[in-house]
Amino acid sequence: MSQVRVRFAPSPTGFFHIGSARTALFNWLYARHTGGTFILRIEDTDKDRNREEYLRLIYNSLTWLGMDWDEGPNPDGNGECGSFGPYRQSQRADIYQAYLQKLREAGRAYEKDGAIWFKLLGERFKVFDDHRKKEVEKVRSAPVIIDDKIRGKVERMEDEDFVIFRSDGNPGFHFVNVVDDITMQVSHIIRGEDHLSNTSKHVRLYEGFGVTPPVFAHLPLILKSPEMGQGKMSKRDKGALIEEYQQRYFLPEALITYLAFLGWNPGDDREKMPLAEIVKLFDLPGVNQSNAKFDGKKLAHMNMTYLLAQPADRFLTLARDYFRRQPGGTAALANEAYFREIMRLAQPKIKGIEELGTYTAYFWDENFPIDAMVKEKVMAKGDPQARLNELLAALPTMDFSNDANMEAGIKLLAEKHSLGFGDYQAVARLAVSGTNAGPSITSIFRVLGKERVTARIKRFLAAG
RNA sequence: GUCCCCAUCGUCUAGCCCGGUCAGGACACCACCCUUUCACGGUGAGAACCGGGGUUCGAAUCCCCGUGGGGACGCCA
Repeated sequence: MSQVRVRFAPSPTGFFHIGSARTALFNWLYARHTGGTFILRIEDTDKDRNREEYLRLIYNSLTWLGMDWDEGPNPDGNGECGSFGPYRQSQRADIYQAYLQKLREAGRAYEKDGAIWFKLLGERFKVFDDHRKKEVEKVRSAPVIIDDKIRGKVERMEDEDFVIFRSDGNPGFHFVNVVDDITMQVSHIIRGEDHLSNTSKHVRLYEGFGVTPPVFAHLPLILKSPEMGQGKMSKRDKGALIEEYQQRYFLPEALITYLAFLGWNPGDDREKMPLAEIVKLFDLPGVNQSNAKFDGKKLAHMNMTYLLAQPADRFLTLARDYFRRQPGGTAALANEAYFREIMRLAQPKIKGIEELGTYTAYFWDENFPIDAMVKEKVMAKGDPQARLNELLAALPTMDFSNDANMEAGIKLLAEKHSLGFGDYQAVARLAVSGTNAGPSITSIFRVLGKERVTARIKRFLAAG
């Protein structure tokens, strides 16, 4: 059995976003790669900002993305599993008290302004802090040397005493983080680079407890794309929320792959591979050191390639789920055989499940809209009315039973009038679907059936 | 401002550790091909080693300094 124990420790104070998901993923990948344990710990010490719905969102998002945890609260929120709990910091008060006691006994804790502070060892000096606009006391000592698995050696020799218990009686982040990592026997701390400057404080705390710190690995951050502006990605940025992708019916494996390859690669040209392969190849030294800008277009492309590759059955399952939740979507699901037929036509064409509604609307609705721009374009060329009338006249004798016969029928008509297939295609498409994008016209005809095609063309002609 | 991290096409990146290749791939963009529309796909084009010093026969690769970007600087996590 492996010794590797990693944790993902979100706080339920806001929506679950892409940066958190990536941190979770890299921890999960490392656990699975090493055969170690992946722990989910809830850092809910900030009572004012914690919300139960955000907690559920964490469980849901991780589950949706396929990241299962070995220890932590159960995904349904009832109970927990693992023998190092509780896994919610709000339930670990007695543990924190015990560890506070250790610090007190070691003379490393003191009170000030109603809070309890951790006392650093070393030479104290005062300096004016331009950021806080006040004089602060710093402590200089032998440098903390962090041997970061991603960044190499990182040194720091100055820090300030910091709060470990707030004046409201609740323990602070640095303290609980370290105490939990000690008591849960976390072996590797894999987290965002925004925590790198906290790490020296954490190491001091480990030293204060007389415990050897775990291995650190600080991940590069996900930054805004150039269009979004500067800085690291925040929940407010477009495309930042995991929930959004779920709602837009992205394939979780596409998102996972995109995220995995943002900051990591197997060292060759591959940009996509099965998750099992990523698990096999993933390792900390392979993670990049530089921040990466988020590219929604590349993610969308990834999603499309996965969608294209789905077996028909899976696509059908996803599509059904999509229509079930669409307003008026039940109409699409009324006839199973018809639905399957249309999904088969749509799968190779669309870029995402979310396009399904508009892409197939005219199949379920006789009152489909006519795209004015397309109409203007199509009606300007040749004599489209004449083509439709010729089609109308030939329709009764055409064979709608399969694509080949359907196509042959239209071609025959075109030949008769010394015209091409294309002369009928565009206008027929406009008349029966109202647009210029879609499956082949022969498939549309066949699936719609003779009656509806006839009726739609007549109606289109009548409407002018 | 102080401390810390980082630096290859617009973007994600390979190459860097162990100096020697036309600096390779992908997304996006453009052109062409395929074609029954729209997509997919195919081919091609444009597009990068941040700057300056050093070390070396030779530097994207090693070292230093600039510059740029990012992060941290809360009784938030």
